Amino acid sequence: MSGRFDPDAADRRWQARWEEERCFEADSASDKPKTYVLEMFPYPSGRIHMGHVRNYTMGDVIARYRRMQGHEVLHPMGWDAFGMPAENAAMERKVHPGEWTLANIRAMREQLKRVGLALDWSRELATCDPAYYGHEQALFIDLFEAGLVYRKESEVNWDPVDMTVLANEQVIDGRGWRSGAPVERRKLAQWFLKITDFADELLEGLDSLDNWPDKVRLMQQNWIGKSRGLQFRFALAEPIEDHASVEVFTTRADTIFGASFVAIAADHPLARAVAEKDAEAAAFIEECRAGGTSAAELETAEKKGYRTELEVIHPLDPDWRLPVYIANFVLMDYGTGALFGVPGHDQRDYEFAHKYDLPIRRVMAASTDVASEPIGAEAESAPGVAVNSRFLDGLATEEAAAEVIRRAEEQGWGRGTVQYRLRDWGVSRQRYWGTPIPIVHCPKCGAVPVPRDQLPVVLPEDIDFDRPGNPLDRHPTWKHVDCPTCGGRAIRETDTLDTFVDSSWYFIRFASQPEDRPFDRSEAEKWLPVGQYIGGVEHAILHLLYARFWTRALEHMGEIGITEPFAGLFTQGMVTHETYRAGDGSWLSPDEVRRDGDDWVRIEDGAPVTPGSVEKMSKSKRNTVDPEPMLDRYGADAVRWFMLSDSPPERDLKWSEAGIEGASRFVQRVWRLATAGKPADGKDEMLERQVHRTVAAVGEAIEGLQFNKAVAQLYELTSAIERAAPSATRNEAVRTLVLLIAPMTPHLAEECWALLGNARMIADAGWPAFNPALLVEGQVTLAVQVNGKLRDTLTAPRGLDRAEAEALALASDKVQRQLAGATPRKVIVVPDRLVNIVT
RNA sequence: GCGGACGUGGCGGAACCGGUAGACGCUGGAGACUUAAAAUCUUCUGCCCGUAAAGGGCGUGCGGGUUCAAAUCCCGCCGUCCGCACCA
Repeated sequence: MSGRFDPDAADRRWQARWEEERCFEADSASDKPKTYVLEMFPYPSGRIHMGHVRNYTMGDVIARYRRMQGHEVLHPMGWDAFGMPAENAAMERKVHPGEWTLANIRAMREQLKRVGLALDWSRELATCDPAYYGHEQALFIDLFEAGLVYRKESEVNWDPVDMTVLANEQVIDGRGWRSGAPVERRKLAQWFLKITDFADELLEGLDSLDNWPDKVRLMQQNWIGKSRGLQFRFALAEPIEDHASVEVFTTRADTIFGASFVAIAADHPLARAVAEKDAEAAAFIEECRAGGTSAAELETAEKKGYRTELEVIHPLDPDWRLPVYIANFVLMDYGTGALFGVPGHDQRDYEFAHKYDLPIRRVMAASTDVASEPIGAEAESAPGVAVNSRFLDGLATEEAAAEVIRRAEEQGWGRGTVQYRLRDWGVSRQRYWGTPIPIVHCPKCGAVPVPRDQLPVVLPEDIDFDRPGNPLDRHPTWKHVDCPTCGGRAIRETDTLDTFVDSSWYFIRFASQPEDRPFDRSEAEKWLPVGQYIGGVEHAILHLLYARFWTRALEHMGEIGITEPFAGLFTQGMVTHETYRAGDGSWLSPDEVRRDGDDWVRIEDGAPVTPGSVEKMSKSKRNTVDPEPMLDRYGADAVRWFMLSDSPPERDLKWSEAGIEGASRFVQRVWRLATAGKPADGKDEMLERQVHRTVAAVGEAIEGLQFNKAVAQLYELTSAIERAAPSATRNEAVRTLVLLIAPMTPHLAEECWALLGNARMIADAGWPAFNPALLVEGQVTLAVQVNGKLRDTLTAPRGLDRAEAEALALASDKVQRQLAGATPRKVIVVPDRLVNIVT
């Protein structure tokens, strides 16, 4: 056997063999140490993209590496199969969302298999399968019965032309994506999960997640947003109807004497009460409803307020009155939906005060000496000492806040509280392609869960997408049912669950999938928590927080014995590619352009092309690279190798033709080494050391998910073997190299392994060991600096003491020339590394 | 607007905990092999001064600072990217 490595034949041969031998089916009864490696499961959009290939290759390297270390590995794959794109396809192409989704799954499964992933396909699942979502409905009922589910009104984006709810993604510049009509916010009764009950736990749990990136923990911490402060009621100077006061929350009780106004949310009950008698207020509130619900949109909107005729009394001064505004920047969802504004020390309040001509007082300063300085062009939010604040004067920010809270509690007008930015999780979606919420609304009995023996509540197949809106809601029969409790006529809930619910427990179902219940506790606990979870950083907050919540909720209900689902987390970067634009601004695919001198032109007609920036692969920018033709052309191993090379995995990876060519060359180089071996004797000590160093370094790199470093090490070893003269060591080195590349380029490794005379598959081989004694070199290179600048490097035996190193450095011609007779003032020696001579 | 990250040659990146900046790969140059091409191999490749060598200077987004020594630590800018609760 010789010549070129034939990836096509090798890919097929070994993929078939792994499948036949059920190599990667996880055995929960095994007594080996267990490892659960999981990548975020894909949405079946139609075809796999390079991002998937990168993600799954990384997980695969870990899975195969752990296997070689003797672990029993669970590495499953499934489909996050509910979601909007299937409904859009249904509308555009008149195809049933289910059919579309299942066809996509079939296509993507075949594509994924060609990557040669060590996956346990026997556990494959799709969330759109009633066999999955039926269990999800059972879990939802468990949560319901445990009091963790409730119903309340909440705002949605409403398209007044299509008469439908829009996702934030479907609101473009404040307009509906199809109708183009300005979007409004509208209230709807929806189901919520009490994630806020777990706010503290979820926050504290972050401390235990040592194998998560710090940035993700920090983002989650900020998202939960725990803050301590003062909650109190401002009494209304003249009460109206049932309102005698407004409750506010502040984290800056120390600035209470700097208050200039009180602002309430547009949908605050008091605002509504005002609007009943005040047509202008009603109009303002109406105006505030324009636009979408997304935070980015709300917070970048122009700050506007409406001054009501109400006034409140300052809690610490009965003669002090503050005006009450209805303001569009106050969120009903955070705190109490009302706040007091301190323009001197909060930038948003400052701008508001400027606009509405409200007083801007200084109640805090760097020191009491500057108490009379006016506030300048910006609010001063940094802590300092209280000034112009009566009994608080001179107290530091924190003490002043504590003092106000103390008095409030003593005098009974307020109390110290903890607030969270985190809001409860709204899970209702007014859409078809999702898990039906297993609830029946009965006019007599209220909201009644569907009895468990009637699960799953299956989506009806006969639906139409001719009109916008939820087909479940307008289905002629599906929603009309008898109440499970009283048997009277009732209405089935027609909202479906947020798809984040589907992905909040799939990792448990992978670990254990009995037919009659969501999972078997002891079976699941054999594998959980997931040892290494890998996915995009875009999931850093929502998905990961929801999955953590769900797991804790199950733990609270006594259904599982773990609190954190993912012990290790890694967030990988995106795959990017160049972009190009034609003269008319339309995007061109990189295949459609070529270089012409210093310019770019369209191949078809030579028209000039403007190269754009390197961006995330996306259909709209036409810069995607379809993995399948690459697998055809270069084989799975070259594609995998390229995905792991160059860029650190947490950063973006730029796809390039040159890069994949380079990867392909490496595959052939290893093949040549494996095929060219001849029996030889003799020891090559240098090479032996390098082999041991590489084994150590590659193992360490893989464990640290630094695949690019492992790749660089393997390149170096390959070059060293190529250069080395024939010897027994060299032959052994080739064997070791093949083992080391096995997790990354498994087909090549299997092929070489067989060629080297091994009967068993490399998939079942052990990871090579290294001798720590061989990692340390006897000689070191000493850097010699004069005044911090490198002047010479010297080879010296390891372990020289300071005096010897100094003497050696001073003996250098180059050093003497730099010193030019001057006497060193000081000499710094870092053993076995560096000598710095300071004059 | 709020929160989080990132910034090193022509390009992707490496550099342990403050100690030789540029490993490894790509691209490009020169050469070998070949009738030729591909493939492969050898070799050079941060910038500037120097014909070359020797040697020297500059250099990790920008401006300061700490230190014998800074890509790394501190302060202040600039730029890019990600998330923001109904995209998945």
